[in-house]
Amino acid sequence: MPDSEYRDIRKLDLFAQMADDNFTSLMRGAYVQNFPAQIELITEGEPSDFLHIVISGSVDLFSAWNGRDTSMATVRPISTFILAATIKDAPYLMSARTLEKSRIALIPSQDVRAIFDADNNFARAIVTELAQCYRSVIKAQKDLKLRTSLERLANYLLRQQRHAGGRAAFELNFEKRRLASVLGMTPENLSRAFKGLQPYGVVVTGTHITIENQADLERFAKPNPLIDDFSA
Amino acid sequence: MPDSEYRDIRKLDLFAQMADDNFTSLMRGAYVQNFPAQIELITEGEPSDFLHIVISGSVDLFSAWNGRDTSMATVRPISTFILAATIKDAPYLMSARTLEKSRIALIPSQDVRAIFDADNNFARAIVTELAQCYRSVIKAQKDLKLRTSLERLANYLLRQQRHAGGRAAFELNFEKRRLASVLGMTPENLSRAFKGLQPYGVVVTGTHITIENQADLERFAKPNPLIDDFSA
DNA sequence: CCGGGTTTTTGATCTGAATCAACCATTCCG
DNA sequence: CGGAATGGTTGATTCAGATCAAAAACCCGG
Repeated sequence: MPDSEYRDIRKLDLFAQMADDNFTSLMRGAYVQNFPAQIELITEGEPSDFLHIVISGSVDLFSAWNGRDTSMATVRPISTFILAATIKDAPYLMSARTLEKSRIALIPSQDVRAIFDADNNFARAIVTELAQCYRSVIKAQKDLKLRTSLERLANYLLRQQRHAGGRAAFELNFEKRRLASVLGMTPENLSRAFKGLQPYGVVVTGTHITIENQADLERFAKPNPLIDDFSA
Repeated sequence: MPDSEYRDIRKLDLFAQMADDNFTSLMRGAYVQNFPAQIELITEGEPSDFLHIVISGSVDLFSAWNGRDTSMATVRPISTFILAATIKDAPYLMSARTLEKSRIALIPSQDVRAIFDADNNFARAIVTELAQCYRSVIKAQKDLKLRTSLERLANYLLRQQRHAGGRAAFELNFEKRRLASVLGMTPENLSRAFKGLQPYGVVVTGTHITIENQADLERFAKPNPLIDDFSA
């Protein structure tokens, strides 16, 4: 692993406060690999052998049942995924696949659990991380149960806009069909939903979005920090 | 607080392994109160002043937005709720109200955070608890995104049956209209959904359910441990 | 620049579920 | 005992969103 990556991982909240030699020993057992796009990294139901860290690229967490499937979340650099399964030594609840060419670090779960037992700062960091993850899912759940698909899209655009710097024009960083799955709708419906937001000043050109009337869109979307603020 | 309650709380996974004097000091700052039914204990958006423990009765966690509201979960004795908000010192994401006359212990959040910093066993227990909570919400999310309302009801009945001992006949422990909200549908629809399960041998009389053809219902419901197994 | 493959859009139709409205059952209380 | 709440069911209608089918736009590799 290049030194710069090593340092980037070290800087993650999860690892920042832990003892040097514990971090080193975690990393010693880690694999780093490049994967092409569309590779299934893990499959739901399997034992959680590795904690994964996305170093570059992006990863889709999804789940399937009875012939249907749905996108649960997208992981972007630099962050970890399936921490809860690793800690509980329980089967994965979601599958993961690369969306694009991605570089992934794999840390054996048993190493994570061992260091978790030994390093109190690491254990504390895990608490914070899990609390964060938990709250994010609750927000997603609220988004899903309390809003229509049009409202979900409107709020998604506002979030993405903020994330991209807050200017009126910005890029979607998803393929539309995956965005549809994330938002819990079909691609056809997403296409129509974009149309449905035109009256509120949303202009779509490919992956390029322009919000021509911020106030109008916000009046419709009614964004709420208890649902949309990912940091809090 | 009566001694028996004190010992019951102590036995919770969350507190079982922590040092005696830390537990004692947590409990010293705690209030225990009896609440009537339908009292709003906490309101989403407010700062998380207390970690709550349901000693008896039951509590509904729900959330509202733009005039709609939805039931997120039900907490039954003996367990805690809003641990994540307490730990992160962040606002509640959900409101809570008693469903029936309930006895609730309130532990000041700052005490919890202080002991969390001081007691490593407690910190570890919190990790396990949060990982469990996280996985539960992910399962709920999958249930919601991957299943129709009829399928959700069928699987709910199977879970409840198992929970009640596995016999063909058992009681719903919810009011139907709240069950509807939990399952993400309207009361009218729930009523019709029960009808819709008749062909699979489900007989409903008030809150009394009989599953006359277990195999048929399971064939339809396709229960899956990665969604329905609450313990794993 | 062409051709074959995606992804996206559009249109038509169908369906699950919400809504609206009325009705029934029960409980609870003066 | 009557009658007002409350919770539950039923029926009719509406609506959001899924599905099916096909056209259009896009993206590359050759």
